[in-house]
Amino acid sequence: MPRKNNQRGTSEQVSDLTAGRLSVYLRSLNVLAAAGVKTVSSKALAEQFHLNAAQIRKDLAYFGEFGIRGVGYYVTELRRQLRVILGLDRPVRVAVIGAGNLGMALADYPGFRQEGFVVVAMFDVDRAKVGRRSKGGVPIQHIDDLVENVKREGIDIAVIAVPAEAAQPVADLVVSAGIRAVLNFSPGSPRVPPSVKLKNVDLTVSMESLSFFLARGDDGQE
Amino acid sequence: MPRKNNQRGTSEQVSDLTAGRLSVYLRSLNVLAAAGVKTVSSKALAEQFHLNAAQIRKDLAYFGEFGIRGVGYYVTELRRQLRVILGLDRPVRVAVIGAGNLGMALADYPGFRQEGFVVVAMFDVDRAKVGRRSKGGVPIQHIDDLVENVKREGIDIAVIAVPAEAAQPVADLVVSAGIRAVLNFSPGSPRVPPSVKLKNVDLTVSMESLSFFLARGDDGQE
DNA sequence: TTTTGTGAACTAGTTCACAGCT
DNA sequence: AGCTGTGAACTAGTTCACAAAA
Repeated sequence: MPRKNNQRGTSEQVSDLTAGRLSVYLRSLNVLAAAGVKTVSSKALAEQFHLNAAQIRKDLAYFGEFGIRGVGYYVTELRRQLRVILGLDRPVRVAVIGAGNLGMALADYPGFRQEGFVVVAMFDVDRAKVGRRSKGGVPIQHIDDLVENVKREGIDIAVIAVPAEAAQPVADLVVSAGIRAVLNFSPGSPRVPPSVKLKNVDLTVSMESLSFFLARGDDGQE
Repeated sequence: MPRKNNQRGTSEQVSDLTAGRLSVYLRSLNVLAAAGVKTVSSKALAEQFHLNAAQIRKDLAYFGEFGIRGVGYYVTELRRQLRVILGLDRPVRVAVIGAGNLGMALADYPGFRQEGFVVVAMFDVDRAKVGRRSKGGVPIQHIDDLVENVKREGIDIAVIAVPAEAAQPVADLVVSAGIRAVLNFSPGSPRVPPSVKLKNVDLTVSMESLSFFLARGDDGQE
């Protein structure tokens, strides 16, 4: 069973798009596994979930040869493999920075808990909030205690949900605490060193894109 | 002042990426305008906000000739133009479907109000919630009243924040109400007709992408 | 001189199409 | 026969580099 090796000494660059699709494939496989499906071909997977068969095969082939020619992929086996590839074979520990409406909602978001993410703590500047908990029970700590907490709790990912002007200092703080992956909901993109993976979710940009397409009268479909 | 005309009879296809960047440019111009800056070159804009100068020019040139050679762009004038292009020269009316934690947070999200979006109403299946309001005062209505309300209130954009299994029926309902732009926060992508513009914000995919990069030990930077 | 607007060159990402394995 | 894994072809998106305008 040949496992693909990197040609360059440095680790192979996998695009963000591919990473996102792996997550989509895993979700699709969860559905199939729950339905008791044993094997699935890239074509069947593509048709059922509106993906492209060749792309599924290419994305997966990047990490090894998981399929069987003439058969397809074993659903539970591929699912297990994808969970390892995505780092979901152990709990991923998350902190949410900013205990406002959005931060609270994110801390309790059921979709996170589902695939093995654990929101360990929230942080805020407002001392009146410190000691309280989200509805779901996530405790709020003071941002001054972030660095210490991150180390003690072994936080993997920081979710930033603070006002725009606080985003850069918070990002700096989070980076200084040794966090290497950040999901940012504040508008704009804070600067982080290249060793830190940053993903921005910009709600204003999303809404304005929609408004743009309405204004144009263009056809939709992402 | 030549205004670029479309070469094909059908309206020119502008990519989603371009649409998103226009929104980013507008935000940058807002900052410059607030700072009292009168003119800005694509190079200066690019350097200050970490964009690419040629791309800014290309994106803008798509809609007309807004710049002056040797000078750059007039900040307030370009800002005004961008607001028109993005359809922000009149209020954009928004409904949020799903009055859970996330829906409530989105309804009150200050970033929306800022650039001219007005969240008019929320909708939920839970009759216990109907008649109540978000902290910010957005009233919750029953989902059965959605179609009628959308027409009466002139809703432009629907934001879907419902559990995964409800996403498709809600999308169908919203489409049947005549809405042409949807921002979907539910996992997976509901099917909508090609005349409807759909944007998905998939929090699970975002988190799993980050987890993937952590698991790989790759370098980050989006 | 400065900076736009834009064709040309380049880079990234997707889809096709088929050899080869089961 | 069926389906994977993958090079080749294609499509989309970005950046370069420069002629033309102010």
